[in-house]
Amino acid sequence: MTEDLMTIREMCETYEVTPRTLRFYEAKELLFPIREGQKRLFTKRDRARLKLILRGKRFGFSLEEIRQLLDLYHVGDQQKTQMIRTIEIARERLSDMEARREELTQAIDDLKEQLRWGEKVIASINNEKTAVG
Amino acid sequence: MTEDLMTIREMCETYEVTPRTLRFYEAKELLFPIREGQKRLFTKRDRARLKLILRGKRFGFSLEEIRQLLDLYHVGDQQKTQMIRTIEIARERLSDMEARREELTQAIDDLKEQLRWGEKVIASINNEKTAVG
DNA sequence: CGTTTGCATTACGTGAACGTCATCTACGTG
DNA sequence: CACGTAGATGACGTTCACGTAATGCAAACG
Repeated sequence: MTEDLMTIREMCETYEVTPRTLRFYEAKELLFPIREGQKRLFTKRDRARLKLILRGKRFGFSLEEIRQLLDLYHVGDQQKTQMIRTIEIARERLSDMEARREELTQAIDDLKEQLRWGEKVIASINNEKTAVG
Repeated sequence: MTEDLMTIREMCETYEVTPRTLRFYEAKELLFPIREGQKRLFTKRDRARLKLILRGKRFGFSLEEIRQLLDLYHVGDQQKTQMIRTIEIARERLSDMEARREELTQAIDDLKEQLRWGEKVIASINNEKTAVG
């Protein structure tokens, strides 16, 4: 079962990131590739984490925030009290994200209205042709 | 109708930003406060724009992206072709945002599932008490 | 009338998130 | 065995989004 390991280059092509980025994420303890000699080999777990990192970034989370979120996904080996704390954090994050989605929905509705208005204006320009000119 | 003008300090308190931030946004042409002598006075329009800026930031848009979005909201005086182009951009943005909301929904569902799993683990720990110890 | 208060400008500093460049090593290949 | 290729390791550079003085001006206040 060593076939689910990927080199840094394969990772880069698959996820459209640079080697620098992957090394940077490792330095920041977001990824934990194993080493074969000097070379990094990225596991399935690293790939799952990277996907979440990239997703988090698209939502404007900082890498530090993302790191905390990531910890929610490998919680299995923690102590109970630690886990309870982790779950509390997860609940907060969940609230954040739901609030965020609300806001995003609002923004989308606003933009849609703007669009309808813009289209109306264009339509009227088309109809009046050289009205003002 | 000069009462809808706000000083920089009033703006800062209302929107919880620093003076530096507001001047920075002006320098980047995101806001256009009028001048009374040297002093900035922020209009209703500036406040509307600032709200959108802060919202955009919460979604991880760069200030430059936000500036483009903002242009969609004061489109009234543009030429027709400009407007059509602007509306095209708006449509793209709208698609972006809807895709983003989809993704956010997915992330929320994932996190909810994680939470349920975590709670289950804790419950089982509670039941088994000193099972492993 | 001196001083505080509020705002201005100018300019250098900073943390995050990488980019880039130089140098080094290990490995396969003709 | 020379050589290209892939990856590693510093270390310095860069962009974005402001923070943080330092300095100046102008109205307001005791």
